[in-house]
Order: sequence, then structure tokens, then C-alpha cells
Amino acid sequence: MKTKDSIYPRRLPGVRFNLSDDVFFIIRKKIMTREIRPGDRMNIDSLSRDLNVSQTPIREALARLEETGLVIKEPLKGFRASQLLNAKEAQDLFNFRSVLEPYAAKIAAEFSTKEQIEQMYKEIDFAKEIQNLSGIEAFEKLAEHDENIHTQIFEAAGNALLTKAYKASHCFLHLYRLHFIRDVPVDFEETMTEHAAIISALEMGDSHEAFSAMAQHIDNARNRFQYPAI
Amino acid sequence: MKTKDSIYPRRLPGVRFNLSDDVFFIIRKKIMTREIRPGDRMNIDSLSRDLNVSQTPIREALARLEETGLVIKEPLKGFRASQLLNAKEAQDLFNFRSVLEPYAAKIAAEFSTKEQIEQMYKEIDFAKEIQNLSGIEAFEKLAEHDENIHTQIFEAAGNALLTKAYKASHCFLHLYRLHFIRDVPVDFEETMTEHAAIISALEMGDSHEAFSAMAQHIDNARNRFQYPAI
DNA sequence: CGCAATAATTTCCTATAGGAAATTTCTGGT
DNA sequence: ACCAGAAATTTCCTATAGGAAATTATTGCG
Repeated sequence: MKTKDSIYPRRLPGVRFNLSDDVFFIIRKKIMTREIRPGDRMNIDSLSRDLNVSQTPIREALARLEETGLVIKEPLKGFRASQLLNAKEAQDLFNFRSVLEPYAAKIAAEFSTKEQIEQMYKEIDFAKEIQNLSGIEAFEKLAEHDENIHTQIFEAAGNALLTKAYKASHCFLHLYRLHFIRDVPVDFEETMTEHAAIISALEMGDSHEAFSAMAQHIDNARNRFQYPAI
Repeated sequence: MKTKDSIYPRRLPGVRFNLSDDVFFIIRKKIMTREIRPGDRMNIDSLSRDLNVSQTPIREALARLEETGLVIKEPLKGFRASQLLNAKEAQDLFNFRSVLEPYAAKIAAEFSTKEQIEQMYKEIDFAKEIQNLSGIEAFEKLAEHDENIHTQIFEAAGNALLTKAYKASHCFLHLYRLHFIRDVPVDFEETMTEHAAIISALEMGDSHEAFSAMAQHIDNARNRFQYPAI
């Protein structure tokens, strides 16, 4: 077991870092990308050997992931990646979002700065390149763009508790989404149009319009997941 | 360091238990009761010695508490109990609740069973004894009752994501509440009346009334915290 | 007397050994 | 061939030692 093979140098003098945090994000990414799939057992020893770190940071990372709900722990059996959402839980998720997000959009319309609006338009410009892509890559990029826009709106609303609740729900949406890899072009057009409508409302400071545009967007998203293609 | 002094026997044959979970709840309670106060440093060694368990379960518990936001970790400095909410964050909290809770009440009005309604009325009956108490004890009991009722409503709504978001917010409310220990009798009457109105709406299955009764309740609670007495 | 630099202590953080329960594999009997 | 019971392996879980950084205390100098 060579220390130099670790994901990080043993200890960089003067540089603050935190192995547990890094391990946390690495493992979460493995789950989000389905390298670790729902229901998979997550062996502490194996993870420790794979990432070439001791068991302690692995345990801390898994404990945090358990708190988020992405992994579950069975005493004396170990950790497993949690199961995907069933139909009822998915509906609950969309209901949850349809409560949080329109409100966030409303508040964002009142408080978002010019810089924040500018950043949102930039994000939309970046995303326009997605139409040149196809397949799983296009799908992933669109999902990433969607997360970025929504996160920006929540942050513009400026309520940390609200943002945290959104982020907690988002990882489940992402995993659920992977069940329904659809033909992107149709979704792409619709999603982009809806996002543009929301941000336009934010820019004008029209909180009522922002609210209903977001409500419509979530509702449409729910329907897009309703009829899975591919 | 005698093992028999541990919070648990070394290992009970055939009994599944989980030291980390227990430590998690013990430490969380210490924070909630302000035995550990906001900003306090939480030494892993000391906690380990106090609870007479090894450092590993302490680290796991603290990692989970960090994920909930009750403690924060500064690399190479250690864990500290997080600061209380400031005025802006407190307003955010009430805003957050005023989005979640009326919705939960609305859904609960549609779906709650007779047994659940019955349980809520029982909880209210229990709470009537609070008017015979006074001081910090009455305050604590009222807070506990309030949490119970709201939790029951969320669970009746049957959306796990929603319930989780509520619980995440609740511990912060509880800590914040300790800033504003008021004369209980006034609050008691108001709170009990408002709770009764909500549950009455749930019982009748009147989702519209449940929504507005809850919205009013949260709004009143916000005002009760606005002008701290004592 | 105050400030800066150095020494000492504290504390986090990692690594590893060892014990206990659960799972899996293997063997023997019906 | 199938099932029950026992042995072996796996894996979790705890405990403890040791290294590195940060904090605190101390000392020397201006």
C-alpha cells in the first residue's frame, strides 16, 4: 500500500484540507453516476483500499451520506446505497418541489441582483450548446444545466434553509431521472423556454409571474417524467 | 478506564445495537438542552472519555451532526456547536415554515386517518396539564407538545421528504426558542386554541380551512417570538 | 513594559491490530 | 439429492499508537 498512490499527498505543509470531505464527495459522485448502484453493499475495507485512505474518513463520509439518505446502515451488516424512489415517492418529490420552488422564484424576483440575473443568462447561453450533443452526454449536460439554474434561483432568494432543503431533494431527483433517459431534443426545447420565462420574470422583478412560471415549469417537468421514453 | 462504566454493556449477545447512533442522539440532546452551548468546542477526546466509548463512534456522530448543521467542523481545529440563528436567519426560518406547514396541513386534511386524528386529540389532552406548571418546566413542556402536534400533522400528510425537511428545520427553531423564554400562560392559551382549530379542520377534511388555520398559526408564532418577554 | 520568536502542549487525523457477530461454505446424515 | 449443523471466512466495530499542525505558554530583546 503505497502512500503516494493516495488521492492526496500525505500532507501538504501549510495547506488546509480535509480527507473526510473529499471522500464524502467522491463517494457521493460514485452514487450519483451509478458507479455504485442502488442497493449495492458498500464495503468499508474495499472503499478504503480503493481510495487508499484509512477506514476513519470512509466511516465519516458514510455517516454523513446516511444523514442525507443516500446510503443506509444496517448494524453489523454494513452500509448499502439506498433504493431508488418508487412511484409514490417520486410524486412526493415533485409535490415537494412544487411547494418550494415557486416560492423561491417569487422571493428571487424581489431580491435578485443584476449580477445574479447576468449569471443566469450566462448559464443559459452555455446550455445552448447542448443541442449540438446527443445521447447520454446531452442528457447529462441538460440535467447539469437544470441543476445550475435552479440552484442560482434558490441562492438569489437568499434563504439558506430553503436552499438546503432544495439541495437535499435534488440528489434524489437526479437518481430518479436516470430511470427515464429520454430523447433529449424535445425536453431541451421545452426546458430552455420555461427557464427563460422564469428568468425574464426575475429580471423584471415580477414576483407573481415568477411564481406562476416556476409552478408551470415544475408541473411540466412532472409530466415529462410521467411518460418515459427510451 | 473501566469498560463496565460504558453507556452500554460491551456487547450483548444476540442484541443488535449501534453505538454510533446512540452517541449521535446523546450529543444532539446535549446541544438541544444547551448542556453544550452554541460556539462551544467539542473535543473528541473529552467526549470519548465522558461517554466512555472510543473515538470512532464520536467521529461518526459528529459527522452526522455536521450534516444536519448543528455542529461545524474546522479542519485541524475540530468541531464546534454551531451559532444560534441571527435575526435574518430566524425570519428565514419562519418564512420556510410558512411555506411548508400550511401545505402539509392541507394534504393532511385530505389523507389523515381517524386513528391519526384521535392521536392528535390525545396529545392535546395531555398538554392541558401544562397550565398547572410554570417557569422553565412549563416552557419546555409546551415546546415539546408543539413539536409533537406538528410532527403528527406532517406524518399524516404522508410525504417523507416534507417531514424530513420539517424536522431539519425544527431543531434550529428549538434552539432559537431558548432565547425567548416568555411568560408561558399567554402563549399557552393562544397556541392551544390555534392547534385545536387546525385539528378540527383536519377532522372535517376541510383542506382549505386547514391551510389557512396553519398559515395563521405560523404567522402568530412568528409574532410571539417578535417581542420576547423575560 | 510590550512585542516577537521559539518551545511545549494540545488536538486532530490516520493507520492498524484484535474481538465479535453474521454470512458463507463445507461436510455428514437421512 | 436435500437439508441440517458446524467450521471458516468475511466484515463490522472498537481501541490505541504515532505523526503533523495549530494553539498556548514562555522567554528574550528592544
